[in-house]
This record gives sequence, C-alpha cells and structure tokens, in this order.
Amino acid sequence: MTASEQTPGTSGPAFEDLTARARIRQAALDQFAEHGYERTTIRGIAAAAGVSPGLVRHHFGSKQELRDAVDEYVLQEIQRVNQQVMVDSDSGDLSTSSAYSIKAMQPFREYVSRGLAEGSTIIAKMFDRMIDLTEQWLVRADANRTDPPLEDTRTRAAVINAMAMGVPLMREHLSRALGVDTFSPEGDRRISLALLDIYSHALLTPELAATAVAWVESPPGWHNR
Amino acid sequence: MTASEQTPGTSGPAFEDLTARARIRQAALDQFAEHGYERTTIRGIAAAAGVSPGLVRHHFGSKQELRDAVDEYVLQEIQRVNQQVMVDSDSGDLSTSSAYSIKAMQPFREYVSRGLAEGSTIIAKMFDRMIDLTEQWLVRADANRTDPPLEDTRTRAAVINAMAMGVPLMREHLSRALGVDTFSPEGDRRISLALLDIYSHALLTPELAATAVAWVESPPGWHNR
DNA sequence: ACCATTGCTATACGTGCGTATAGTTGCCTG
DNA sequence: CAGGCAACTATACGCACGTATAGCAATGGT
Repeated sequence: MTASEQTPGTSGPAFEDLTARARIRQAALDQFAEHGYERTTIRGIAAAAGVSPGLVRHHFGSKQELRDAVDEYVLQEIQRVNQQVMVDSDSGDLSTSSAYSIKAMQPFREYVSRGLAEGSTIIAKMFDRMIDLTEQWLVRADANRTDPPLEDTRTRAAVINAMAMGVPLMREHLSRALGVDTFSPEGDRRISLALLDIYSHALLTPELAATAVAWVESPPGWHNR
Repeated sequence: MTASEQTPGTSGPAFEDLTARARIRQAALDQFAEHGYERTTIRGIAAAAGVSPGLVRHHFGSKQELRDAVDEYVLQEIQRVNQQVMVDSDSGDLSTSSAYSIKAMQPFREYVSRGLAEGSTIIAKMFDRMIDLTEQWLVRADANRTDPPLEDTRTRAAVINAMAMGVPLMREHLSRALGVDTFSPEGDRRISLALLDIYSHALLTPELAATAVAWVESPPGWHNR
C-alpha cells in the first residue's frame, strides 16, 4: 500500500535511491499531473514518497510553495534536456528545434497540460515562450504565401499553440476515440501522423474560407435576410 | 454582497424572475464554468442564487447530482438552440451546420470546456458527437485529395476536434497573448479570422511533412547516427 | 376546516484538509 | 565529548466543506 511509482520515460536514479526531498518533489509531480492540484493532498504526496506529511511542509513550506518548486523544476529540466539535445544535434534550424522542444517536454507533457489548464503562473510563461517560437517559425512559412494573412503573426501563432495544446489536454477523450492511450507509443505515433496529415493539408478551400470570412465580418443580425 | 450575475449572451427572463430552482441551476452553471467543479462550493452557489445552502440539496440532492442536472440542461439547451437555428436556416448543408453547432454552444463554451477538461461523463458524449460531425465533414474534404491520408478518418477527426477545443481551453493564455479577452466580441472575431486563415492554409510543406513522417516512422534510437 | 405536500431556512454533524508545533533521531563540527 | 543543526515524525488545531435533520410557512385539494 506504500505506493511508489516510477515516472515512465524518466531515466536516472531509482526512486528509492533519491533523497526524501527529491522523492517528495517527484511524487508531487506525478500526483499533480494525474489528479490536478486541487485533488492532490499533501498526505497523498507524503504517502507516495514514503515520508510523513510533516516532512513535506518541512522541505517546501506549503502546498503552494511545493507547486512552485515543482513548476520551477519542470521548467529547468525541460530547458536542460532542450539544450542537451540541441548540442547533440548539429544545426540551429528552427523547425527542427521546435521539434526538439516538444521532445524535451515529453515526460512532462501531462504535468504541463494540467498547469496550463489550471492556471499555473510559471507554466504560463512556457506557453508564451512557445508562442515566440511559433511566431518565428510562422514568418518563415509566410514567405511562401501570396495572399495577405487574415490576422497578424502573433495572433495566429497564439492560436496555433492553443490548438496544439488541445491534443494533450483532450487525452482522455482522444484515447477513447482512438481506442489507445494517446500517451502510449502507438497512440503517440498515430497522433503524430494525424497531426502531420492535418498540418500539411488545408482544411478549408479558399472559397469556403472566403464565405466564412464574409460571415464573420458581416454586421450582427445581418442574417435572417 | 448578494451576487447575482446574468450570464452574458443568454436572453430570457431576468435572473430575479426565475424560480429558485432555475436560479440555483444558473448559478451553478456560472460557478462551475468560472471556477471549475472542485473549487465551487454549494454555499457559494446558494449565495449567488440568493437562497440557503439547504435548498440546493433539497432540489438537487447532492453536489454531483447538481452537476449532472446542469450537464443535462446544457446538453438539451444546446440541442434546442441547434434545432431552432437549423429550422430558421434553409439548407441541411453539413459544413454550415457544424458552424451552427458551434454557434449554439457559444454561451456554454466555457462550461463545456471545463467539463471536457475535468472529465464530465455527459459532456464527454458531446465531444464524441462532435467527432462524428467532423468525420462526416472530413470524408467530403478528402474527396478533393489525391494523396492517401496518413491516418484513418476517425483519428484525424478526433485530433481536429481536440485541437479545436484547445482554443476555448487556453482562453486565459490566448487572452494574454492577444491583449483582449477571447470571449469578447473583438477577441472572438480575431480568433475566428486567425482560425480561418490557419484552416485555409497548410502549415507544413509536403517536403517538410515527408521528412517528419520519416522521423516518426523511424525505429527508436535511429537518430544520433 | 383539515392536512398533506412543497419550498425553504437554520443548525448541526462528521470528515478531510492545510497548517502548526513539539519532540526525536542522527550526524557533523570544534 | 559536547553542542548544535538538519532531517524527520507524531500529534493536534482550526477551518471549510458536503451532508443530514428538524422545523416553519404557504399552498392547494378534499
């Protein structure tokens, strides 16, 4: 009954070999990711880490401070893996670098999704940084366009990012639709392929889009003859 | 201090003119949408509805049953408005009908988003129904394609829907990036235009997509020379 | 006139939570 | 060996929550 679950995909020292502080942080990360901040209890974290609830407070002060510490840890860890993988690869190409960026936060995607949905201040900064990356990528992609974009680069970048976050956020429902957990290797592969297919094809024809734009721009109540 | 907020965009009788039961349901809808299910308290709902906490239990039994009742109400209301707007319009065209569907759930999008993110059984069915609609729409769109899709229709439909849900789910962060509340008329307009621009243009060139597909399909550890 | 039903309030119960505090162990330093 | 400090536990406090119960007022049918 003394639960101690290893985070899948995270290599490193065995859970039992970590210091109590690290075990608490890891247990908090797992529970926040799985149940969300509200539903997670300090007692539950302590049990999962194999320590007393008092020790959690001793090391981190309060539940909120523990969350902040986990946020900070995740942020640094992603950045660290990111730089590592960037150094390992040769180029500084942006399109592949964003692919790396996604790869880096893979083990934390569940946690990050929760943080974005539940409104974590620190994780929010990550979202803004992702918008920056997408924006830089967009200006390159726009070079191949002839027609003027309907909205400015940043807005489109923000929307693209929001849509991208929908996939991990809708994990439960996507998994139901696919019949596989989207975080499993097979689910991940199918999602990736679907995303690539979608990203490489326009969903709307120019005519349909034009009609829709007219619809959006039309004054309210314009319809009904 | 007796808060009684009218849901914006919802026409109908004034809040004070509703029966206590309806006021409770409406207050619960507002609070669930704004704060989520966990953070919302029966006492808070009662205060917002201008009744005693006991009456909430009297009418709805328990907090969970209240949620179910609100879910059911939202579901029926969306369906009702949907049919209404479908009858008002002439055609049974699918592409515009899905636009109507979106229009119908406009006043409830915040609530529905929360329900999807927090795992409401009843709202989950709505997601599945949206996948069905998207799937039907996709088979039409696929008729204009020459290359074979990378994934089956249902998977792509599910992913498209998940991405679409990202926009309301990331409301907070999108609003921060845009400088306007995305649920305001102006924010709504800008989001719509950005979405139309994105939907009507492929984000990846076929070459980039092919490279990425090779990357996905390659055996693990294939990289690093 | 009676009474059952319904809408509603007031008050209280039990529980699980975050937090606080006092105490225990063990190690490291001078 | 003494002393101090950090790691850790045990226990308890206070509070907010969901839930339960008892009672009151109004209404409507017979």
